Amino acid sequence: MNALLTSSQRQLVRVISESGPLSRTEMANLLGLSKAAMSGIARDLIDLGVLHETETVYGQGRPSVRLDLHPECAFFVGISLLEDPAPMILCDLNGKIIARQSMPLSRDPQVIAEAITEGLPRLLETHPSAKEKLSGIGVALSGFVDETQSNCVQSTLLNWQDVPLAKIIRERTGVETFIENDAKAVAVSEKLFGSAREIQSFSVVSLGDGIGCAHFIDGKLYRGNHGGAGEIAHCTIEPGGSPCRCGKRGCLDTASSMKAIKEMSRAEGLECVSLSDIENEASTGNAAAIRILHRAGSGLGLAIANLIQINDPGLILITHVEGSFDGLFGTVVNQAIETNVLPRYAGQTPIRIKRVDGDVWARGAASIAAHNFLIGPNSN
Amino acid sequence: MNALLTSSQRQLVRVISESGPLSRTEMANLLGLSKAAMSGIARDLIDLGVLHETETVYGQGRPSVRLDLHPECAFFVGISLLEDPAPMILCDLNGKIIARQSMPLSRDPQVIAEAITEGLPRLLETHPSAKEKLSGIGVALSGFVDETQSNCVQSTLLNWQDVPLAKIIRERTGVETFIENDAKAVAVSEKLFGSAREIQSFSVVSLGDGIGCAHFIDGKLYRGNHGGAGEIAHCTIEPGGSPCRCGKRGCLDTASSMKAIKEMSRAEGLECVSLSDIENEASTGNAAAIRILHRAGSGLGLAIANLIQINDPGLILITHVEGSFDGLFGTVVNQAIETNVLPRYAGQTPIRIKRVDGDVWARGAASIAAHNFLIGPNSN
DNA sequence: ACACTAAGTTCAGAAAATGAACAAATCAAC
DNA sequence: GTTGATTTGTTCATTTTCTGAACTTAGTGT
Repeated sequence: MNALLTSSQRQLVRVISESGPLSRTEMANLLGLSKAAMSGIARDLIDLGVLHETETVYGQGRPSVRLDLHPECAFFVGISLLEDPAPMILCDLNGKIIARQSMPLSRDPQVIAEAITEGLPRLLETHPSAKEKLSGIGVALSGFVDETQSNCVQSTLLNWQDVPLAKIIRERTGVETFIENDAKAVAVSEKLFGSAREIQSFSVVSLGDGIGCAHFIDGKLYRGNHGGAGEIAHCTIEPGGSPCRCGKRGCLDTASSMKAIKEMSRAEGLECVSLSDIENEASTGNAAAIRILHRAGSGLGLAIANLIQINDPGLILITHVEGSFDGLFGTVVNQAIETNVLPRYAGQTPIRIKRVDGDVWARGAASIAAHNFLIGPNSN
Repeated sequence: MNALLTSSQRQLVRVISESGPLSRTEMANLLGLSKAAMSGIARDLIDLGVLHETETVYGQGRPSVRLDLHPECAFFVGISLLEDPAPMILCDLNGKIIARQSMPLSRDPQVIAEAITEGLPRLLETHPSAKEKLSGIGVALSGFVDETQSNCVQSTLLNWQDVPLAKIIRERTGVETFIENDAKAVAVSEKLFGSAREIQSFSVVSLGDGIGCAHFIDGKLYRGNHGGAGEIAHCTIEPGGSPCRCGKRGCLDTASSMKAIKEMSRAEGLECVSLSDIENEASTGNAAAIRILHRAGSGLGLAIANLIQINDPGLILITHVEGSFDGLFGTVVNQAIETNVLPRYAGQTPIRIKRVDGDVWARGAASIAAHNFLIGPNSN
């Protein structure tokens, strides 16, 4: 079905997905087409069930009718291979999660494909038209993925090397499948479903056990030459600092990831199991807790400041699963950003904090499928 | 003339400018067009004098004829406002410099426009058809330029704030004019004329009195949200280090720019006027010289390593005007890059060093004009 | 009720691309 | 040398896609 869309139709779909509902005339102007051409394209897409008319906007002259993507014109499945059991969700074109379940995690691609195939029917029966309108499966994993979003070039976590996971799943399930790095998937979901829809260039920093990062540049996910763009976790932030499992020293990961923060607290003898615990300790004046949060916060802030200096993004979106950014940690991060960007820049780059739930990765995965459906692999 | 090219014609011109001479069939495949369509487009461009046939390649079957851009189908003027007197060059579509002269530098845009208007005729009379085929003027300056490449948003060096320089020059001379930040202009000239032609994503680090940097991402110059992408000079590289004229501390600029290196040597009582002098001192065992080069080199290396981690470019091109990269400085830079990138990355990102002459900035400026001629502002 | 305004449609015609047949230029081989 | 295989590049009728201009539609303002 996707392949049936013409180049102009896809462009239109893309514009609406970025800007939200638009009138035909607005769309014509945005795409640089005539009203006549627009009329036909819109009619075809409405007939196909991709678009539908929404509100009518009254002004001077004939009122305009806004067109929007029909949320239920396509459904996507997203699977996160970052947790065990692996979450598996079904969502629509708006990123709304319709059903949720899980499957056992495995390191064997065949077993994964099998588990997905088994789980699919149960997921799809939650919505009457999901089965026939299932348009893709997306898989998020920790590791490097090639530019076709089909092969996992390398994953330490899964112990993979050149695994054509997407192809295996595609063949087993018969559904179009794409895989992507976890942080990049989150960035895509923020662009497609989230708070960065209308922003052309932005970076997402996802803070969890590890630290992930991905860039959208000029409206496109930038994957980097080896798929490694955004590997901010292994930027040297404390020259000569503690050794990192990657083999070098002073990586951001050793100072600012949740895992590092917890390890540092344990080493200091603090009985903390979450960021909130440490924040609490710090607020009561515990010197070790304060020191740890300071170190972690200023490290992350410096890394983000470097990112801003290097790429001048239109937005930094920090997503975090645990704790909050209202405490010492968040304050230090913000301070460190401010003191390390060119003073004239300071405050010029919006920093948005977003607490995300356990569905981030699965939703991110689904967004990869949705992105390929909406915009396609070759972004002409 | 530029505006007369259709979208397909421009795409074709772009592909040839990236890949060099190609046969019609190859071009058809690259653009995803039929041979029939290609035939017509090529004929039109040959008639327009933009393309011409070059070598014939023999294989099996009918030999193919390669088409290339006609170097003398368009001429460009490039002016660098980074030096006094300001160099002014005339070059063709290959970036070959045909004539060279200079004009007095001024901070008054009107005076600059006047000086250009005065200088133009002399520059153009050096080539019979330059005058009629002059297709644009490019100006390189130190500062921030808006996305239309028309207004200088801010320049400390020239003490400007929102100066519509391109418009002023355009109106005075009647020639299409674009301005650009110095480092970004160099990146464009490397993409268009230089050693990064076929590379889609790369970064140029230009080492001179200051340190500039610019990124090409997916075949396009990435300017950043405020035109500030690549402001690597003010990345914090030595947290809590020496104060920088920008207002913060420990900027790369304070440790690794030629200006900083020279200042440090002066402070250490070394009688050095150039990088080579300091390298010489270092090679005879002078501890201060060695210390300075180490500091500068490891700073630059760390910054580049961060850039690699963040953006994973396909190439880092370091351009330098002075000295050489064969000595201690270059060695330290390379070492610092290696030790600060993810070990699995090490050596994966090609680092190319290029010594450039005094024409870099003016040639870069001309390339901005050429880029707008070839690819156009709206890169559809 | 009347003009006025702007959205969206229709339709003939222009522009751009395609597919299939064909002409052209070479190599390979007998 | 002539013949066949092979691949480039052209031609042309046809299809697809877009445009411009006229027109219809659905409101607002007076």
